[in-house]
Amino acid sequence: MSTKENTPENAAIASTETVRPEARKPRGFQDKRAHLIATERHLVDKVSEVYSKWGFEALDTGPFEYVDALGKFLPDTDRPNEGVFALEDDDDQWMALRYDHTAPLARFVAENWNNIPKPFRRYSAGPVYRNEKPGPFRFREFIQCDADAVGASGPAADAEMIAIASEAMQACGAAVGDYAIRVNTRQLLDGVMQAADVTDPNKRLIVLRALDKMDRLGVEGVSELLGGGRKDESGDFTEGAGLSSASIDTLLQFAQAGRDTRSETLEALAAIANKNEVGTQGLEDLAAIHSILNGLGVTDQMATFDPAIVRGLEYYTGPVFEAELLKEFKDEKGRLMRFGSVGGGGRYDDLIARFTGDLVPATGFSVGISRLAAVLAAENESENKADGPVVVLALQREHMADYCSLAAQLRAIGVKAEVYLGTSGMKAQMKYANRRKAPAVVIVGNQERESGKVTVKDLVAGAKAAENISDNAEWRETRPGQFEATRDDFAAKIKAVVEANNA
RNA sequence: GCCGUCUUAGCUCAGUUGGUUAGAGCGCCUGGUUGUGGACCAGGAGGUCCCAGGUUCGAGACCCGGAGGCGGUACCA
Repeated sequence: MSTKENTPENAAIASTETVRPEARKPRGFQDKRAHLIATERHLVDKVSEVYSKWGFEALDTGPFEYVDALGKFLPDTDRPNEGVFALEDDDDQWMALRYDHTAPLARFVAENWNNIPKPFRRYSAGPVYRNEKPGPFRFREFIQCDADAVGASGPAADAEMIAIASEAMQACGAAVGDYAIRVNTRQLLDGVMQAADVTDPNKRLIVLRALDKMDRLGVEGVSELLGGGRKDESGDFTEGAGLSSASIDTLLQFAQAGRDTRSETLEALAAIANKNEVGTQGLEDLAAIHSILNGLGVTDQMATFDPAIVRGLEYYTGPVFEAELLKEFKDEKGRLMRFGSVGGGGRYDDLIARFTGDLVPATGFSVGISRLAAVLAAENESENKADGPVVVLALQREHMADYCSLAAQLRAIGVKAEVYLGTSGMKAQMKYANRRKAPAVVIVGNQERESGKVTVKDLVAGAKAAENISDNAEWRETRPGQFEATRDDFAAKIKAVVEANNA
């Protein structure tokens, strides 16, 4: 309604000077409609099924944790929300929305140490929250499906997680070859940095961050970041690590040692990474993981070794892995878009120690459902499936009881159905049914009431039959897709139509 | 956070050196058809030109500040 019109009502509204809020969605959050919700649920179910099959039990903790339990984010100012959404409880304690499922798990395990079986294998699926800059398919609330094994040391536990990651990707609909699980270990990275004489902790961070960008920036960009620094295409400059060219060579050679098969990569790494104890340890771990993956039937197409994988810096302590979707998608404007990582994980052996002081080995993997779902849903949106409810037209309002009973008969045999509850005429009701993606409408007006029959219109068949009709008179007379039924068999006939559509 | 860029109808966008009443396509609503979703035809509704200040006789356009979107980059447990 325009408030510019000078009607008495509008004058009254204007005179109260109501401040109306702007209807707008908080940025980084999604309004999810039926199609997206269904896609997300489907993916969560599929991944959970995989985790459950491998012997992980379900666990749901609440969305909030006290900030000290979440990790390094402490409330030292009025707004301790660097990266997280935090608030102060009425007992003056700061709490924050979880940013992943691992920190709450660590808290749960530490809190219930005496009452849970060790190793503790659990999975969690639910929303997590990050207070950071959103991007396309990058949200501030998103669903993660996470599986972790706490109290499980040794390469077998890591290899299992990798196998599970691969299975989870397939459960999400990615065929072998459409995704890749890339594996590395912290020990190899530590070893090569030692070999390249990078000892300064600050420089080690810069080096790890630089290596992590191998896929995006390529050898040249990473080389700049290891050396003097890099200027990006917007003109912004990123400080480099300032390493010698010999050190840079060592690191680049290492980062490019990834091959198509795991055994080839192991060979390539053997010559580079055995310069010191920690590197040798990393090599042995990878070799052990390799042989267990073989035993699990995880092929080179499913999981490879990639020395350029880094992941969370002050978090992982051993093997790390990342799940990437290789398939390319087109966005709504037809632009080709790839989005890399849809999941990741690794070994974190000192997360629980924060609470208990005891080192507890743990390894886990997590899939980001929301990005996958948003893309899959966008991809399938064009599919015009008539998956809405059957609509019973309300042509004579004095017969609402009858219309409600017709709809009830449909629901009784498992067909989604509703009575039109608006106030518009038949034409508008037909449009409504069309928009609801109704497979059929039930028409009972004067004519049907006299004959005692029910008219059913199959909207899918009708639309198909109408494709070749351009003359409106013919369109109206033909009544494409319509048929008569009795009050006893109309429900069964509609059910048959719905089932034929879904087949 | 930093750099760049953009913001006009529900959507996609035009809008001349700064000059009358700001336009198009699509979508939406109504009618042609008081019992029919499509197509066609006719008509209609819909605007804080992102916000705020300034220059000017006059600003959608120019200047300053801000917000938001997009892209890059940094950070990312």
